[in-house]
Amino acid sequence: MIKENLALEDVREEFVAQWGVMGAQWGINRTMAQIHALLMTAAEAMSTDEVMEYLEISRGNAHTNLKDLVGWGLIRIITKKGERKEFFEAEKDVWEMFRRITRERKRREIDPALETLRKCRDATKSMKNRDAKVFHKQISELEDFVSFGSKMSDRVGSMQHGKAIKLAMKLLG
Amino acid sequence: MIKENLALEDVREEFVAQWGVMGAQWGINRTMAQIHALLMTAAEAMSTDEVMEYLEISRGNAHTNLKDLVGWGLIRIITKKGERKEFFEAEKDVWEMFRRITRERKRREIDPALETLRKCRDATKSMKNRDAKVFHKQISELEDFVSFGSKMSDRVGSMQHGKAIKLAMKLLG
DNA sequence: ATCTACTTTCAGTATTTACTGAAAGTTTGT
DNA sequence: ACAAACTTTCAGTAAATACTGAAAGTAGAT
Repeated sequence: MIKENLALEDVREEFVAQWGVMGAQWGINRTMAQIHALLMTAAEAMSTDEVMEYLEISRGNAHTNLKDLVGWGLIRIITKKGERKEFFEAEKDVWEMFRRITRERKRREIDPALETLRKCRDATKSMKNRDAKVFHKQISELEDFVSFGSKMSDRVGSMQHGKAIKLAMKLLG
Repeated sequence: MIKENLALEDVREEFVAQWGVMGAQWGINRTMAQIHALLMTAAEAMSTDEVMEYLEISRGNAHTNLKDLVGWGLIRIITKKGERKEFFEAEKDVWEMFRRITRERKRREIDPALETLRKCRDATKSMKNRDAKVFHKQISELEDFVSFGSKMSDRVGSMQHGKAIKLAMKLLG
């Protein structure tokens, strides 16, 4: 049994490390992605100290990233009776995870981008020269596309897992 | 007319800058995103020197990022007769842009991630203790979800623009 | 009111990532 | 063969980002 636990910890370490690399490629900081990976695959909620120890990071770092993950809705704080400290547990349902990430990215990144596009479109609406026409057309097409995609993601994100799967099956079938 | 060109350049500068910020949030380097924004909204293909001048960046930087964008399939090199140097022009069709970004991200990031998940799932397949069971279950669900999403994106990405719109309309309607 | 067990903040530092500019390489024309 | 016009590479440097650790803040228990 001890042998098996060691083996598990090796695999898990690999997973946590790789999830960190992937997070970095997607504009999420590595530590945050690693903490997420760790909690996602943990059988029990973990304390700040346990996270610090596992990843060999400082208290400040652990704290900041844990709180950021809470801000993304990917983990939540729980308290245990008799214990004063906070424990953290991850949302484990992958569909729910996906919805939360999508919702936050929309709010933080897509909506502001749309706002920029809208402003640029407006500002060039009535310009008559060729450069302006080209610019305006491209911006308009971008805005339409992004806004369309954004609506789609709202729609899909508000589906129940089951419905989404059905829809997807139709697509794949 | 000169007044209007100045006004356009202001708007465009704003757009290029914002696109850069957004790129950074999505794990793309800022300069690369800015060059992309610039070429996307340019009426004519631009040379390395023109890009350097517009963004006030070095030759090395311009060169590297232009070539990376070519690698992503988001811009292409064109040559003009009588001119020795290379010019760059962006893919302007937003649907095609989307497909290329999706395809590359899949190849570069999703596929390797899937490989990691598969390894982790395999390695813990027959472990019997609780921690390993929890780990294995979570990894399996992640793998299924990501692999599913990956297949979906292949499917959508291989549609013609028109078909995709129709499908989307059904979703939104 | 004080102590203890925590959480939070942040100035300073380390690490990573991006950029510069100049030298080396390549291609085309004479 | 040489020169001119361009592209590519890369060692060194700058800038951005992430992290540490210690000090300050907070809240429950006595």
